Amino acid sequence: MKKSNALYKNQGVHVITAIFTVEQGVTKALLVKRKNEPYKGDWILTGGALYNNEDLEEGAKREILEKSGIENIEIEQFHTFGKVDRSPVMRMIAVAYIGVIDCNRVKIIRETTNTSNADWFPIDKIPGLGFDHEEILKEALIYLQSKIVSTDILKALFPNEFTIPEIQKTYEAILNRKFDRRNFRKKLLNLNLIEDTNRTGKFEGKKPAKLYRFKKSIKKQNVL
Amino acid sequence: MKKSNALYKNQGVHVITAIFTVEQGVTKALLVKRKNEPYKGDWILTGGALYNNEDLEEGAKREILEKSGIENIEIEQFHTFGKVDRSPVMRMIAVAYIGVIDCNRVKIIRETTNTSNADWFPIDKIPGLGFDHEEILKEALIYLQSKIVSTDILKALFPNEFTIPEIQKTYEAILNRKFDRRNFRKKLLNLNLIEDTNRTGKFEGKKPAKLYRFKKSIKKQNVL
DNA sequence: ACAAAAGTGTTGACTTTACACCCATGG
DNA sequence: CCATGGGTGTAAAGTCAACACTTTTGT
Repeated sequence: MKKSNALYKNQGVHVITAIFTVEQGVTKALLVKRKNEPYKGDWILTGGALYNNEDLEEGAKREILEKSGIENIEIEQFHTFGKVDRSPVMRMIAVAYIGVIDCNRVKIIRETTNTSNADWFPIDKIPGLGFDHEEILKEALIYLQSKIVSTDILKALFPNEFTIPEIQKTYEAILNRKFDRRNFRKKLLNLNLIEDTNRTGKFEGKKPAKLYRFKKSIKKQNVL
Repeated sequence: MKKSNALYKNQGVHVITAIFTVEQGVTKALLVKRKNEPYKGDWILTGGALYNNEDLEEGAKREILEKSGIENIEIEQFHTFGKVDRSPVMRMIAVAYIGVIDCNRVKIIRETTNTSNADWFPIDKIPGLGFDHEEILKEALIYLQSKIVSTDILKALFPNEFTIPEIQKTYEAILNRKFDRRNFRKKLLNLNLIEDTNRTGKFEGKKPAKLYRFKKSIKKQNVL
């Protein structure tokens, strides 16, 4: 491959992460406000240009830290976006990740070198976003929805013990669907993601609720 | 973003496709042999560097055509690989796709400008591959396995009518698992991917078998 | 008529869904 | 002592796995 060939010159890689949280039954995404052109003043997802000396996931985490101050977040790659004109500056490919974090356990840095603000937005109240980040966020949510039923990605929201009525609110918020209290319990337990702790705690009700936790290891099952 | 910053300079994008076929109950992948350094003489998946004036999928299809002569193939992106040292030449990100095609319906071009050979390899007899293509191929197969139960990706192998015993062989080859003839029929019909044509044809048996076809549109179902 | 492969049916064990009912606690 | 949410139970419908049986054809 010839580095000088104009067909290949000046390509770059964005690493972008859609970070979700759920608070009081509302699913929210983290957005930051751009300080510079292009899209100056627009809200976008956390992300930026990949460095040559870092792997993709590493770069995505560095960008999260730089733009929001969030550390120690687990992320998962879900799609790569690469329309020719997705960035007006030069040809940029965007490798996109999702992450979940408890917004009450982290302190967001509002202003950084490149951003003038940062905040959590309910996913049904997302403003117009810069670049192709609206499309990325939309796909990210679909991916998140598929992951909460087969992985322990919600462990970020419930790192320790939780009650089933409590986590049901989170499932309902993310899937945008209500479940029968009694059947949800059976469904969730059947997914084999969580286990009983033989302890009880309290959520909303008066009666103490059983406490569960995410299992250490989750075995996946056959597709057919 | 400063184009001159050494942290970003000389990045590029590969578009790589793992192309699968199934022949006589054997799942095979298409490999091409490299003519030039690096990895000269090694087998790799079809792919190459993305051009600045083409979208990702477009580039992947162009590379397939250039390296194998295959046209009109449907492909689907499944993961992006980006380890710092995955290419010895310069920093390259690889956006990877899968595709399925009937090897009997296409004529593979054996030699091109950049390749000295091309062939179908049974997936349990893959030689050592150049770059990180072994990892890519392994993940591609897992993705393919998940797709054949929820999409019409096998339509490429059965564009028209087919019998259930016939397609069962294909499922068994890809999933590397045997199914009870009678239960497989029910499972497959329950996936709502195919429909009866009210016509019959012949496969291996003496008795004529019912012919099915993939449905025009496939509706996806709730995750929980 | 018989072998071979295709198609249909049955049974028992689970799941799922839509509910009714009981339980523990705070006020 | 009762309202409130939490936990358990049940019956009908549906699915799933392991089978036996019948059908259609070529020889």
